Amino acid sequence: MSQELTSQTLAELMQRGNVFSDKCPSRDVLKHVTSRWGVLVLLALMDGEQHRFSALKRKILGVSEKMLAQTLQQLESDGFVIRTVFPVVPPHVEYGLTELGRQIAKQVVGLADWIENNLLQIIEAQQQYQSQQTSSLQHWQS
Amino acid sequence: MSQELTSQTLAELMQRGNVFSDKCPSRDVLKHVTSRWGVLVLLALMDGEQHRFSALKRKILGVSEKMLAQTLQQLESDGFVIRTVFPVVPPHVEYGLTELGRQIAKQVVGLADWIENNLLQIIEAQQQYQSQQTSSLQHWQS
DNA sequence: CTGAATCCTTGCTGATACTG
DNA sequence: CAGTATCAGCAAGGATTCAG
Repeated sequence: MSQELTSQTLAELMQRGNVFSDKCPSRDVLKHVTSRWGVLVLLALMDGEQHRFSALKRKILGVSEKMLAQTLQQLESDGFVIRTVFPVVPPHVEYGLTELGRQIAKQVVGLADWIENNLLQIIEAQQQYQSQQTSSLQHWQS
Repeated sequence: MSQELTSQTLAELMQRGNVFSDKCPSRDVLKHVTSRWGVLVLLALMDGEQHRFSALKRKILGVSEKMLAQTLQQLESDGFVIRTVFPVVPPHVEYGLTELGRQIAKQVVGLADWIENNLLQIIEAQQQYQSQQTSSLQHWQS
């Protein structure tokens, strides 16, 4: 019963402009992939290899086990990450990107790369903004 | 004194792999443009027109004045949004995208569009994930 | 009209401890 | 090894009020 959607429901979901509505499922997905750790997990998995939980924890500096598990679950539930369990003791679990995951990872990387490539201009703009703010503080000497 | 950066400082900032560090300025910018309202503001300004504060508030459903002002300030400080003040009464302020803003908006739109275009597959994956979760809850009937 | 300032609620986050 | 559960701290977010 979870294998079909009415075309009516889909039509509503696929509408453009829905992003301006908070109920749009796109916003949840966007939230997941652009979250603090979501971006880093996608980047860490971009090499196409399988990664163990502890390996990801070591690679992504500063992430707690809780947030790593949570982030991986979100990305898995969206179909971006595949989780493979080896029924051995001690437990062995590997994570990798699905085809869908590789595609969205490219988009995220594209955004991140653009920012890194244009960071100079951004920083200049930030400094101009700062100097303008301070220069407009001419309230001293009334 | 805010017009120059040493090439050494820049070299550090431009390093790839810095995204895995929390101190990377890129993460702040990424945070701004992918924030809950940042995406919507960029999308709302993508038409190239100038928009008044109240017009944006109407267009972006659910945003509070506080968050709209805050988001616009962040995007302006990053050099993505230009703020034009008309010294009249009552006050008249218009917002638009800079060239830098148009470029990053394209990246963000690319990400958002990809999600919308692939939403069907994502939703299917979510449903499969859900059904797998519930089917593994075979703890009843011990 | 366009915000700034304040208070208050919510949710995210991380450290700790515990399970299989 | 690979998580889950719980709790406490903090920052984001929202409603309201006030100012230019």
